[in-house]
Order: sequence, then C-alpha cells, then structure tokens
Amino acid sequence: MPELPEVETVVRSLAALTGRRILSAEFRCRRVLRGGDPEEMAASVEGRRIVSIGRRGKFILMAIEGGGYLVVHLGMTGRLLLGGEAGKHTHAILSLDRGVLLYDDSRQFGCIQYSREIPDRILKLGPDALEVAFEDFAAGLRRRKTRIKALLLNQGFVRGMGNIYADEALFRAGIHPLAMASRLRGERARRLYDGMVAVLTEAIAAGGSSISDYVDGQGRKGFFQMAHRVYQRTGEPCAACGTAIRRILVAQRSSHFCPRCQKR
DNA sequence: ATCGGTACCTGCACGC
DNA sequence: TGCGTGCAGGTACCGA
Repeated sequence: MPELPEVETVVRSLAALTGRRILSAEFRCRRVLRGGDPEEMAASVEGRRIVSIGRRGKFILMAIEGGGYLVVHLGMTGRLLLGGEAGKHTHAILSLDRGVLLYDDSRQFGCIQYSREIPDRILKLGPDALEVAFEDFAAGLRRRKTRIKALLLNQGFVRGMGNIYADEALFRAGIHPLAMASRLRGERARRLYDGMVAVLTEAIAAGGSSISDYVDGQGRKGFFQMAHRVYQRTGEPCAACGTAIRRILVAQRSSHFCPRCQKR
C-alpha cells in the first residue's frame, strides 16, 4: 500500500491518538513482531499514554509515555485503523481509553514492534524525500553507481519514495528509469528533485493513492491515483506526447515510462 | 562497501 | 467451477 504520501496521510488521520491511554494490547501474529514477544510487548505499553505519532520515511513511530516506541511499517497491505472490527488479518489490537486501534496486514510484509530506542534500521535511513536539500540529493546521485529507478527505491539514499512515486517523479523529470544515477547532473538532477518533491506534495494533498486497498486511519481512500501519469498506465497514451506508456522491469520492480519523453 | 536477485505472504484478475 | 499464472504500494538477506 504505502509510500511516503500514504504514510503521511495515515499519521495525520491518527492525530487523535496523541494523549490516548492504552488500556490493553493484544499481539496475535508473531510473524509481524520482528522477533518481539507478544506478552512482553503488551506489558511494555499497557497503562501508558501515546505521547506523539510521527513518520520517518515509511515508518510510523508512536512515542510511548515513559520512553520507548511502537514502531509500525505498513509493508504492502498494512493498515492502522482507529475503530472498526477485528478481522482475519488483524494482528494487533490496542484498546484505548477512547476507541480502539487495529493493525491489519493481509500479506504480513509489514511489522509492529516495541522498542526502547528508535531502531537502528530507522536511524540508518537516508534523509526524508521531503526534507533533503537539493545539494545533498544531487551529490548523492553522483556517488551512486546504479540505475536511477533502483536508487530512488533505496531507502538508504532518500527515505519515503516507493514504486509509484519513483515512476511519477521520473516522468515529470523526463528521465528514463534505466538512466545511470551518477550521470544525472545539473539541470536533470534539478528536474528530478523538483519532480519528486512536487509529486509527493500533490499526493499528500490528495490523501495518497488508493490502488487496491489503501485507506487512512479513518478508513478513507485517497484519490491521487487519478493523477498518475505513467504508473499502471501501460499502453495508454502519454499525457504529454501521446506515445504509448511502456512497462519494463528495473531491479525486479515494474517501471512505467514514456519512451519518447524520458531519456537515458 | 555496494550492487542485484531472491524470499517472504495473501489475494485478485485473467485465461483455459 | 476450478486451476495455474502473473501481478501487487514493502524490506531483508544473500552471494558476487
């Protein structure tokens, strides 16, 4: 489901969690706990308030009263829902002093864990795609010996981009997904940076993209998918030149682009 | 140290 | 109807 705009939308939709007390917690599925023990996790959060909720790239961090964090990653199909009924794929249930928070994930690629400190894998992420300075972004491009599409998906380079927005940013910049990152300098680096920031900002304003099952914390769908210009538009005419959009694999991920507008 | 390929899991759309 | 195939917003891990 979720890239930066979707995760940002979820976090904003869950602002009401701030100050809520967790009365009880149930963790049902070991596979999404990243090795954590369900009983210990429950004991670590029960009786404590949620102090804040925020985002680092695609990770959601809920700061828990007295220190520690509930760290959530939505993977491909994860959902955090304020209210509603537990279902077949509900892996965590937090009963609050007002309402209930459910964590659902049919594919179980996401995770929910409790950690005393911010986990190392989060500290090792690159700068946020909406916070990185252009100079750092451009310098990073020059240092990497890989295709630009793969690099945009690498969370150690810049955190928050995923398959949809990487394709959309590359289209806006007129850059082919197979272009070598190190060769993008000057004006092309600038266009990519601007395209990335613009597409992410517009997507947040639209509440994210709901391709199949994404919803925010209140169960609302996003509608930025209407504005996708290449993602999952294989065969459709390019909005700029009319050429049929093509799909190729880059780093094992579907990549959609206009063969005429996007140059290597 | 960096890269690409693969594994993980469920559900859906499609063709036969 | 049912079965096989391919595809899907993700990261982690492995060997080269």
